[in-house]
Amino acid sequence: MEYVEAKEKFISTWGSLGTLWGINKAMAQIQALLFISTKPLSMEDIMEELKISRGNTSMNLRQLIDWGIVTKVLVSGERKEFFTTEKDVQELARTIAKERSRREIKPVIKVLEEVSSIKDDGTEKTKELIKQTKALRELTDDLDALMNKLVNQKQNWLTKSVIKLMK
Amino acid sequence: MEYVEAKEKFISTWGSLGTLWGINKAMAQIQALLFISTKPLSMEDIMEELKISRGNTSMNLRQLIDWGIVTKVLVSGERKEFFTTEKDVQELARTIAKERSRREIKPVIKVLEEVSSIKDDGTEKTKELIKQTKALRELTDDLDALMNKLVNQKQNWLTKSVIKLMK
DNA sequence: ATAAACTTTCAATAATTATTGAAAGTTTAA
DNA sequence: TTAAACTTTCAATAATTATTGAAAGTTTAT
Repeated sequence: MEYVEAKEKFISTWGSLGTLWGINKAMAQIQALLFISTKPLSMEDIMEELKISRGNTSMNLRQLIDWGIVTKVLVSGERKEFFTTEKDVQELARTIAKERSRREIKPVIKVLEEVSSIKDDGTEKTKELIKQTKALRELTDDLDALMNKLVNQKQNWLTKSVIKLMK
Repeated sequence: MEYVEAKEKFISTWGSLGTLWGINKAMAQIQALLFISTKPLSMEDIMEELKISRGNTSMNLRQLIDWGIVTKVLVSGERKEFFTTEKDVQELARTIAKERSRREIKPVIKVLEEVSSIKDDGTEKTKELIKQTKALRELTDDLDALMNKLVNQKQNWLTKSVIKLMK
């Protein structure tokens, strides 16, 4: 496999994987492109490489910046903006995990709390609703805590965690 | 909040959360409905409660069965099929984690392996592609291993894991 | 103040994904 | 074997989501 084929394969796989971490295809592809680029890219560069429109590029870049995954960089002598992504995979994973917790998991926990704390009217179905949503809330809470725990340990958090859990 | 409102809120929240664990809305809603039901439900019951068509119900139930989350149950004296879902949240989480690993994470690891093992032609961009996809492969591998580790400990895996990681 | 260089916005459109419903298929009972 | 009871399939359609492109907006240089 040659460079160009490998690059395209990586970008498209990472793009379709976007859903796994909750973002759209173009967003994931832009991030992938920046991730393997040796230098910051302009909007023009990105449009050309991925064959997507200016509007699409602009919107998705802004979202990536909003997620804290991409940053603008100033290239001296150049008027247009250039962009780069976090290059350290562990830092990247940390950022994504935190954002997903904030955007998706926390709101769900809130709903589960509301639902699980309705008045028990003594009927079987109400008891079941309360019991099951409470269990789900506890699980979600624990998973979220675990994820944040993992992700907040700086340096080699993954390796360390794996070792701890092996014992 | 009354029972009916709470139930609807739970089903719709869980439904829209479907994307987080990679399944569609109807599938997630059917699972949610079964999860808080005190007894197995028939296709008719599900169609009526969720106001979805027979075809949709049939297809999504099959998918849930395929995921190993829902099972058919025989109700004596009844000709039609009834369905129930895994009621234990920890077991449910275990099943989902395993399926996602198998369906999504493993195939991505494979692609990352292929891409990261292309021939190093000495150019900077090739070196960067290899380096970054290798790092991503290691991270993905580790996360997958960690997840499987967590999920394979029977009884109270989550609590135990949280405790271990706190140390 | 003007204009060139660049970015953002957003209504229109395209692409994708989910849903319907009716016909075909299957199982069971008599 | 027939027919009723039930489930599955799948082409058509609806709903949702992503993308375009051109007009409007912004910034910078002169």
